[in-house]
Amino acid sequence: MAEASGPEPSWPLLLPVAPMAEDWLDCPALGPGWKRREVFRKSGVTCGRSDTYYQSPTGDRIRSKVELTRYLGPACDLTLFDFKQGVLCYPTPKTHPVTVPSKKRKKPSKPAKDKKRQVAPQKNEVRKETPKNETKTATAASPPSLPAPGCCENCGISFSGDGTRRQRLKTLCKDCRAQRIAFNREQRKFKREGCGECTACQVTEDCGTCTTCLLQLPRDVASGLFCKCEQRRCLRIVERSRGCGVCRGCQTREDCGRCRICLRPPRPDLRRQWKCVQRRCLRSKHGRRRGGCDPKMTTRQRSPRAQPLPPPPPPQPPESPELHPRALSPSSPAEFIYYCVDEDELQPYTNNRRQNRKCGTCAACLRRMDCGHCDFCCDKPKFGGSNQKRQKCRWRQCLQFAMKRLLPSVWAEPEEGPESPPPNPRRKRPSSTRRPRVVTTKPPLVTPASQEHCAQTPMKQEAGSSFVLPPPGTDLVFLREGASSPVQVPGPAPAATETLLQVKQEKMDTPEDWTPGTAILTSPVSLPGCPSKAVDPDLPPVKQEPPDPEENKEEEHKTHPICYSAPDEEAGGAGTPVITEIFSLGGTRLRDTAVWLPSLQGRQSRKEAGRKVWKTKNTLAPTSTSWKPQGWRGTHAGLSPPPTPIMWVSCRRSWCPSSQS
DNA sequence: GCCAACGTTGGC
DNA sequence: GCCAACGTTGGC
Repeated sequence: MAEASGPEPSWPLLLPVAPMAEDWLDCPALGPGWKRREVFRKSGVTCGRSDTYYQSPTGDRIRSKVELTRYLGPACDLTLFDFKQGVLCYPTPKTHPVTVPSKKRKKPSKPAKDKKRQVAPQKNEVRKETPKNETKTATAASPPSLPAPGCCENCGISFSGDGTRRQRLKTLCKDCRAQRIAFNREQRKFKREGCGECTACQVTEDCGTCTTCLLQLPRDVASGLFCKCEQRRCLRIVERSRGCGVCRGCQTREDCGRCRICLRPPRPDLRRQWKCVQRRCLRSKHGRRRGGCDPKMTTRQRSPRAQPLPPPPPPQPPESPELHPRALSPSSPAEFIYYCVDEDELQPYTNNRRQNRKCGTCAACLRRMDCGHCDFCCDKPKFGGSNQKRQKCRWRQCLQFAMKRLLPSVWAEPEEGPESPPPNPRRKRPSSTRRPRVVTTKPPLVTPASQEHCAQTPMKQEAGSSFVLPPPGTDLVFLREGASSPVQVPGPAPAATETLLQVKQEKMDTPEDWTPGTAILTSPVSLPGCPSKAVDPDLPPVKQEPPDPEENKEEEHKTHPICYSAPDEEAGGAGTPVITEIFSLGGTRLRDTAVWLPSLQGRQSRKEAGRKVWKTKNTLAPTSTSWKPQGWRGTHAGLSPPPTPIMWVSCRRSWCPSSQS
């Protein structure tokens, strides 16, 4: 029998004579950390009866409802709490579960619509008095078992779910879910700000001896906790990555074979491997330790090698394989500029919140039909999907916006009026104003205009001899393809230059698989001051419809160059600006790049981080493996799922001569 | 840190 | 009121 917590103090003296017959089980109905166990009497006239005991998160033990009431205080209404079963009973639909004083329970906001949809059925079928035998089966006197269908994994009560289409990884009733969310939210706050009450939060000065202090990590990095003095990290932060080890989930040794995770096909290509639902920790926490931070963070902090800090410009570039350009870049000689964008730089686009992803003019925006093949389309109900991702068709996601995000310095030229994003993202540019599609297949040309532009707008700075800093005001890293390091940039500027945007489909780790080709991103995403190229008549016809991802995998490696374009119907003829060649560079590239970018490191709030994720994910990275290209290996550390049509943008252009001197 | 999931909201 | 999909967040 596994005891959930440490030595038993005086408590055993109060126990019935009969030995404990059951393990401690979580009792989420009372809140995180509460445990319950049921003991069957094995002798005497009451043999067969059971006694129920509870243990509070602090280890206090309660053996009766009266004790529990006393323990929780008068503010806590236990009338709905079934002490014997350890569940909340809802004789009427409007009642609320017991409130544990130490836990603030917030109801997640629900849209009115959802309430309308969900509350009604609950009134009839949910929160009714839980049948005792059913509850007993679910909560006690049985080995760890699956919750019955429609039963909350935590409290075991039956409920109707929160929607017919929703598939949640964890089957929780409304209250348990709210409780869980509130708990997680609270934990975030503790990590971010601390509780302000614990002894650690009262400490006002760094200890000077912990790893964080010794390494003098900047204080504005990451979540705030990350580089906070270990002695000042809120003690109310609980670990949860490894599980508590004692709950039913943690003690389950084998996959259930029945849950959603077990039933779905294995996804070894995914970096994130999902755990059987039945094996997940029900408490999501275990022993609190001094410092109280996430163990993963601790690990990183204690390992200088794993420091997340942006490395200073090294005299000798590190040879980290993950950051090594040879592992990331194509082999053909070219130069690539990787941009990462701060949110501020996108202000004109982000002001308009839900409309800020549409330029209204690019081929993608002009496309009216979903492709029906991409992962997002497949997710749509109209294509038979489950509406879980709820994202716009890959082929309809604004190209201009992606470019804007990736090439802010290029877009920021106010005098480039016609090429600037329209003030109203929804406004569609008349087709007559569109520039003709310009396509090329040849290496870039040197043009005075482009060089002039570069001279006017220095695009890079060199720090030392090998490190290139982003231009002022941008998060920009210059990489030279084939260089030995992402931060190693050759001195003399290459002769060839072009304001040529390449949207490349990456074959991670396999430079030989790259399809070095050409891509012209024409108006409206052409670079100011840099000429477009002439159309190459030899260019193969542009594909008009995204092929089936799977079918496309082979073909896209046979054909070259790869030319993606909106379908005829959408492209509006020759005038539609089109990205004619797309290489999908994994979002990893952006993340890896971010490692080199001090301005992207650490100082982002979660919200900002979320936006960055959006950049990498929603615009640049897939959320599905359905677009896994040939050559994708997925073993590269930090790899995101395989690419989709628009994954990354690199810009081939010359080094600014003015910055070379 | 990352991603899947989904709450929410703007547009129709 | 419905739908598309944006933006957030829970879970790993």
